[in-house]
Amino acid sequence: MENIRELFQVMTRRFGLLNKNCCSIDDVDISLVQSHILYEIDKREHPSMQQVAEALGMDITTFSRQIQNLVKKGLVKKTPLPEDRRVYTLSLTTEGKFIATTIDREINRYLEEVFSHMTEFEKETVIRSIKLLNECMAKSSVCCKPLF
Amino acid sequence: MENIRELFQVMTRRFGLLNKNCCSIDDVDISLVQSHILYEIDKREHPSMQQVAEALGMDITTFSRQIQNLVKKGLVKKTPLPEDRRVYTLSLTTEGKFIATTIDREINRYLEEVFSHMTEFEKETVIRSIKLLNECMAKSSVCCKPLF
DNA sequence: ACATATAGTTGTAATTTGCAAATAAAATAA
DNA sequence: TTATTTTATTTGCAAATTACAACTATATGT
Repeated sequence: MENIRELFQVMTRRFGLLNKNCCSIDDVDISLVQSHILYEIDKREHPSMQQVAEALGMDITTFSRQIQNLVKKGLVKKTPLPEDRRVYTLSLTTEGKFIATTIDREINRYLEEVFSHMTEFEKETVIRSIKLLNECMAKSSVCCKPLF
Repeated sequence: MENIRELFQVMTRRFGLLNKNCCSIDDVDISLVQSHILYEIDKREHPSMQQVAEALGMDITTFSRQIQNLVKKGLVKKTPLPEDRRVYTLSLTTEGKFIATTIDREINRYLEEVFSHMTEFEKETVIRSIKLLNECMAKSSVCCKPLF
């Protein structure tokens, strides 16, 4: 039996690199964390700071500062919630949405390239496998709580 | 069809977190990058600085300093290569080997926990899928060159 | 011997990180 | 209603991480 961790280590590192490489759009520089933040805000509808920070397993203070950067860059908008003015609601600006979409397209294009080396059946199998894996990781009690 | 990037994003993030959580052994604190470095040195036999830095897609200067830290912690040994004295050969000390092994066991234990939510057949399928995926990523021309 | 290339290190300055403490707005208790 | 506690977010600060440019030291080619 092959070393299972090895497989994960390699895959994870590769995808991390991929993400990193795909993060300079136009003349806007986006760090890896920032791209994760954009992705997460884009996916949810008007999440709070806490929610996103927790989803990413980030310290809230670090997150706060990253959001400040993204706001300064004009990619994220922070709107105070009327019902509870302690809470800020996050959303992407038009520019932010554009960046997020571009990154997404970039990564998906790469993934398609990778899948092009497989048969349609293999591709389906791999995708179903990862889906299953995610579900089982979510079930797990040991670790990785902060996600979903 | 589900969003493929989403699947990868979640999985990668989870595994990254897992790695991060598993990095405090005894009273030695190991950062995520450092654990990757230990892993890579352990896997290869007496690699050079360049080789490991490249495998991890790290800037060589950053890597150099990380190695200095690991040497200071007594986890890594740097041996000049007799044939070419510009080159340093990296290896783990006994302590370093112990730490690397402990992290490895920790992560494998978690992975086993995750797989315990699957049938044996599903497990086999998932592992084969990830293996295939890695192979196809390696074939790809677009991105992720620095690895293997 | 001289120029050039390679492996690794340091100077330095910017960025990122997270703990502790502060602010500010609910929610709850009295 | 006021006082107390809890919750969401922000700052102070000091340490760790990063990467570019410049440097040292060794090896290779002419």
